[in-house]
This record gives sequence, C-alpha cells and structure tokens, in this order.
Amino acid sequence: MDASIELLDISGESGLTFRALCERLATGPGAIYWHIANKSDLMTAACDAIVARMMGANVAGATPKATIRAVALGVFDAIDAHPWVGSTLTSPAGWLPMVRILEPLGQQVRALGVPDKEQWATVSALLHYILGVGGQNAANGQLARTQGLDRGDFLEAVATMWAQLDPHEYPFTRSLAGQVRAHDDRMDFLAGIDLILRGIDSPRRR
Amino acid sequence: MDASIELLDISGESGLTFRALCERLATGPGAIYWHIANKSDLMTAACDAIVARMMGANVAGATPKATIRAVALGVFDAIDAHPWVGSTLTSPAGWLPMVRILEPLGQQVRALGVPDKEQWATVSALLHYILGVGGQNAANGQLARTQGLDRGDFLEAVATMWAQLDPHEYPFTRSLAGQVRAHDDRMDFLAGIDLILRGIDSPRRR
DNA sequence: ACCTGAACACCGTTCAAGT
DNA sequence: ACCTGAACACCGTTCAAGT
Repeated sequence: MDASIELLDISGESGLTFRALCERLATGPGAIYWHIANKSDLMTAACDAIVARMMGANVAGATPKATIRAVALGVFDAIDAHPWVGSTLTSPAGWLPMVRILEPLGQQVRALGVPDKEQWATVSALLHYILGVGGQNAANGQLARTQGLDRGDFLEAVATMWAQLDPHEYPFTRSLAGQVRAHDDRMDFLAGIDLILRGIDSPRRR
Repeated sequence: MDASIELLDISGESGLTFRALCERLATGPGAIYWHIANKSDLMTAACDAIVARMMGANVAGATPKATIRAVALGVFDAIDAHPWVGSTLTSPAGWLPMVRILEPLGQQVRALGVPDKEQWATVSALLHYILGVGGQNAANGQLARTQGLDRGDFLEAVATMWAQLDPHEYPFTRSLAGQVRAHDDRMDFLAGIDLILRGIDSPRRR
C-alpha cells in the first residue's frame, strides 16, 4: 500500500504500474494478484488509506459550520497533496472512501437542523463542490508542474487564454481573466463553502 | 468525430481505441495521427462536440434563475446520455468545453447582481455541483448497466450496503439508506441547485 | 498458503515508405 | 498534403509450476 501511494504521488495514476510495483517490492505480478483483485481495487485501497488517515485527524467540539469548513479544507489539502485522490474518489468503484467524507458532513448538516427530506440534496451540494474544486485545483497544479511552470506562470497562462476568447461570445469568462491572476485558491474555495452554508440558513419558499 | 463519439457511447473511455477507430474508418493509425495529436486531444474534441451541441439548444428570454436551472439540467442530461463526458470535462486538458458551461452560468450570476468579487466563487459552486452530481449519476448508471441491474435493483443494492455500515461510526449514511430507495435523481439534483441559488440571494455577513 | 515468471492479449504512438 | 501498415515500447492479467 505504501509503495503504491509513493508511486502515485511521484507520477500520478499512470505511474502506478504492476511492473513498477514489482520492482519496488522485488517480486512478480502473481504475488500482487494474490492479494488484490485488479488495478482498480488497488487504486481504491490506496485512496481509502489517504482519506481514512485524513479524517482521523478531525477534532470534535467545534460548531457544525466550523467542522464542515475543517472537513472541506482537509479534503482540499489532501487532494492537493495527492492529486490522484481526486479522480479516484469520484470513480464508481470508490464508494467507501467517499462515504468517509459524506458521513461527517451529513452529521453536521443534521446538527444544523436541516429537515430529513432536504439532507441528501444538502450534503450532495457540499460533497460535490468540495470534490469538484479540490480535483480541479489539483489537476491545475499537476498540469502546471508537467509544463514546468510555477503557480504565477500558470495563472498568467490561463488569464491570457481567457483574455483571447471572443468578446461577444465569452464576455463573462473574459472579465474573469483579470481576477484570476490575483486569486487565492483556498480563500475562494472557502467562499464557495460559505455560499452553500448561507443557502442552508436561508428559508425555503414552497 | 462521429465515429469516436459512437465508440465512447457504446463502451466508454476504454471502448475508444485507435484499433477500433481504424476498423470503423477503414484506415490505419497514421491517418488518424495526421489529424490529431494524441488520444487526450481526441477525447477533448469529442467532449467539446457534445457540449457545444447541447449549449446551442439554449434559449434566451427566461429569468436568470430559470436559465441556470435549464443549463444545469442540460448538462445533467448530456452527461447521463454520454457518461464519458463527465470525466472528460473535469480532466485537465478539457478547459475549453468547460468554459462553454461556465460562460452562461456566469452571465446569469452577473444578472442576479452578485458583486464582482464574489462571482468566481459563485459560478465555481454551481459548476462543480453540476459536474459532480452529473458525473456521479452517470457513473452509477454505468455501474448498474455493467452489472446488469436496472435502476431499482441498483438503488436497492446501495441501500443495503449503507444499511450494513457500522451504526456507531456511520449513523448519518445509514439513515440515508431508507431515503435512497425512493429518491428521484433529477429532482434531488434541482433541489441542490435551488439550495445554491438561495445562498446567492441571502446577504453576506462580513 | 503464498510466490515465481513466462506468456497472452492487448494498448498508444512512431515513422519510413508510399500516393 | 495525406495515407499505409509494420514495428516499438509499453500495459493489465493469467496460470502452470514451484515452495
């Protein structure tokens, strides 16, 4: 498991190869297949190890909203440190690691007094926002690293691309180009969380 | 392009193969590589074709919120019909198809009067929620199809799995098990959109 | 019960050679 | 300018054979 995570961290999903793993463990593919069913299971197990480790660090005693923010930031940082976790989490096979995140979010949503009927849509919004932004952020970081750019260079490249879009067809995205240069990933991420939390507070109409 | 989309629809990302595509087009790999750089570009182009086709169907004249809901449902249904679009959209290479969705959302967010500084976090929340739930829904559908289950059987299987979780460690997820059997994917999806829209309406604190 | 390692059936991609 | 198709360097996975 440790060897798999190391390989994934070094060079992503394509870096985890049965041949590379065999070399690392000084063994043959048959030995590995004795313990796991296939590569998908191996990825899920590696992902689950990361998620379980991260969730274990959570503390109790804070307010529901503070706990939600803490869980969100924990997932964000974990995906940032292990970019492959993002895509593995959302892959159909990986429902168990996902439940590990869904559970604490759900507990806090319930503590906030959201009625039973609306709890699923609420956790759903939180969960997918967290995984979505986390995954995007990690993918950006990896793409930048692949092209040998630092964060500033990368944002500059994105801003330039967006600024070159057709002004008639893409007025909004173009207007974003300026902001993107100076933005703070974690702060913007938290602003989105707070937006959803405000939606939870606000009364439903029908 | 049409042949690629057909292959992807039939058997997902692993179904699009240069060999399968060559057979379909009665040609060799060299001919394909003359027109595209690699498989990643091919996937992105196929994805962009689907997204462009979908966004073209959008009508003007509705209220901002109605338009946001329409775009959201359009993406949801497109991913449901072409499950591979979900993962391709969120892959780092596919920023152009993503901008096609971001743009109309942003225009409506702006029309709702969201201040400049908060527009990015707002579209971000909408976009990632839409792509996240859409992708999850499509992945579930595909997983069900792979195992030869219909929707009811699949939800039953998920409910059973969740109901078997440790009651002390997973009280929330367990309590969801009952609801999941009777839920409506599209309705729950829209409930999440409305939650975020309420967050947009509600005043910021600081 | 667990490991070895050759072999199988694939991949994406390249490139000299053709038209 | 565009296509052909053999070849290269890989994959995940299996399975008879060992200990």
